[in-house]
Amino acid sequence: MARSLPPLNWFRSFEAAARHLNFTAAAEELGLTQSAISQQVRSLETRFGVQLFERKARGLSITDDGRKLLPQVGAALEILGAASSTFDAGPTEQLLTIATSVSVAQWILAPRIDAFLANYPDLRVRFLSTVWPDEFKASIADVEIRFGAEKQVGHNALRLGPDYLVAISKEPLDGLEGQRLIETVGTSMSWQNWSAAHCMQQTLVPSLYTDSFGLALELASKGQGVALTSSLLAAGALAKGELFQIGDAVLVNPEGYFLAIDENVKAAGAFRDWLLDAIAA
Amino acid sequence: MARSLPPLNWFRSFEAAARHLNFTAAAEELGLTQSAISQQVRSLETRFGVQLFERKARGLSITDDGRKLLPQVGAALEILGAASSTFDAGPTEQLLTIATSVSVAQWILAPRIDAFLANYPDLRVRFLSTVWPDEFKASIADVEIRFGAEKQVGHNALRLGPDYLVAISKEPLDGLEGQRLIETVGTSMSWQNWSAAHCMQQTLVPSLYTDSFGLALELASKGQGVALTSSLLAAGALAKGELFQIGDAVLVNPEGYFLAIDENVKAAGAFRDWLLDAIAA
DNA sequence: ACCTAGCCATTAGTAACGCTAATGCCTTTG
DNA sequence: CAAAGGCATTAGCGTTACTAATGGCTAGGT
Repeated sequence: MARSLPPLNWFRSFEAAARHLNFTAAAEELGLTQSAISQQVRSLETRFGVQLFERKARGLSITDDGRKLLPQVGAALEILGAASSTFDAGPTEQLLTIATSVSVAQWILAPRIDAFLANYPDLRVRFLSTVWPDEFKASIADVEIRFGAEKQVGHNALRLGPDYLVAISKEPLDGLEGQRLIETVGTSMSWQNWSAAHCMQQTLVPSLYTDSFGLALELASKGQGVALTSSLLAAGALAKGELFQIGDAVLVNPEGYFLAIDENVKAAGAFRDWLLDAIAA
Repeated sequence: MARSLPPLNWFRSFEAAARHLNFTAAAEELGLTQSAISQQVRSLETRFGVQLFERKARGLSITDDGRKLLPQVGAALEILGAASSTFDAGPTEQLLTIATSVSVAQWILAPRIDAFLANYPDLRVRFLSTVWPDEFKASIADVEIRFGAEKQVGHNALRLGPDYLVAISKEPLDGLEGQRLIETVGTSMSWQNWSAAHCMQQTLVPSLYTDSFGLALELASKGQGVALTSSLLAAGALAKGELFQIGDAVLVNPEGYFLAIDENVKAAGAFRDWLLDAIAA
């Protein structure tokens, strides 16, 4: 972001032209003239030093470079469009909406949600799954369980815990020889920290990288290797003897799962109380 | 996108100000004056009709509305920044990056990936998880497995199959009485379609809504009810007798999982061939 | 209590931008 | 061959986006 970005209107014109493969139609959609579209796309091409379209007598064809750029531009425009309508009011419905990390959904809620529902036979629940914190989903949810580091999370959020980093595999093991190592990217700790905590001299190199502790744990539970992952997620399966911890040391886990609720929704408060009890058990 | 978006520079100034909580520092970073930042943020606030910052003597604090907007703006700026540097030469690394629906990661890849890795002992794999199609992740991946309907997916993508909609539960059941029904929102079919296909007269009302077939299947596998979900995802667990299909009829599944690869990456081609074989077995 | 520093908001002015209308060129279609 | 479609380019002008200057308010230090 050190250099300035092209104007947003250039991206919009590019995206519309790519959809229509026709500057004139794109102009009509955007309420501009063909000339404006032509100039904006030309400016973008000049800025990037690539040809985004081939011009033909009856419209355009998109180049490989244009095709490469399009999804990213489309995604950014959609996000900014959604961001720009964030402040429009929306109706609420009698339904508990839980925006939750997929890891928590899979490893904590899926095995346990019946106990909560048994107390509320008429309640319906909608899950919105997230891989990383998703403010849009959070903004429409009654309950949010987000993954992140404490400093990135609002002050109203309660960390689910205790939660440490542990090495987990499907079978009890005496060590790591011959095992694939599974590590979650985007988190502060790695297998090097685990190695140091166990006074090992060797450099541990992962074979499999995931972007969630939950998927790392899933890979371990399917016997693909040893996952460095969250003890909170693994607790249920560890208790049932379905998974095993390798090594005795645990690492402090800087990133974890944080619960926040809309205090105006009674069911959300009930869900929070239930979940905290369930985890403590 | 019917209405015009604010200028990109407004968003940039907002984002920089939110990071620094100080217009003067944001101005310095962006190479503008404090006055320009102040005016741009003011313009954005006027456009949205909300206060994004509280002004204090020694800088800013961000409002709840500002906090709500920031991640989306940050994400879009990051995407456009990455898009703008797409045409700078970048190093590629010897690593297979797979952008995949979390449902496929959990139910298809996690149980099987070892068979692929056994053939490529030096290959490392990075998973990028998606709930819905994510063009940014797709653009940086060597392999993409996305969820959607055929008309929304590029013509290069191959549907993984066969894939039908089936009712799945943890135990064999003679019917649905007393069971919670689990349905995936955002898909074309519902329990009404299943009811009709089984010549049932009653209206089936789900208790649990999920936003992925994978989470629906997970809930079923944990005994939370009967999930209407993808036979492709369930196939492995059905074959092992870990899950059971309820009723004999299957529904056509308009939405499924589509595989696309970067043909320039040899490992991606190998992965595709392997996966198609693995699913057919 | 007083003074200074920090940092915001506002104003006036101007260079640059972003667009339009008009025109020209090329290809395709009937 | 003529007309239609659709692109590129140019000149012109209204608007925007920025700067420099100034003012107001609060916090911190003496």
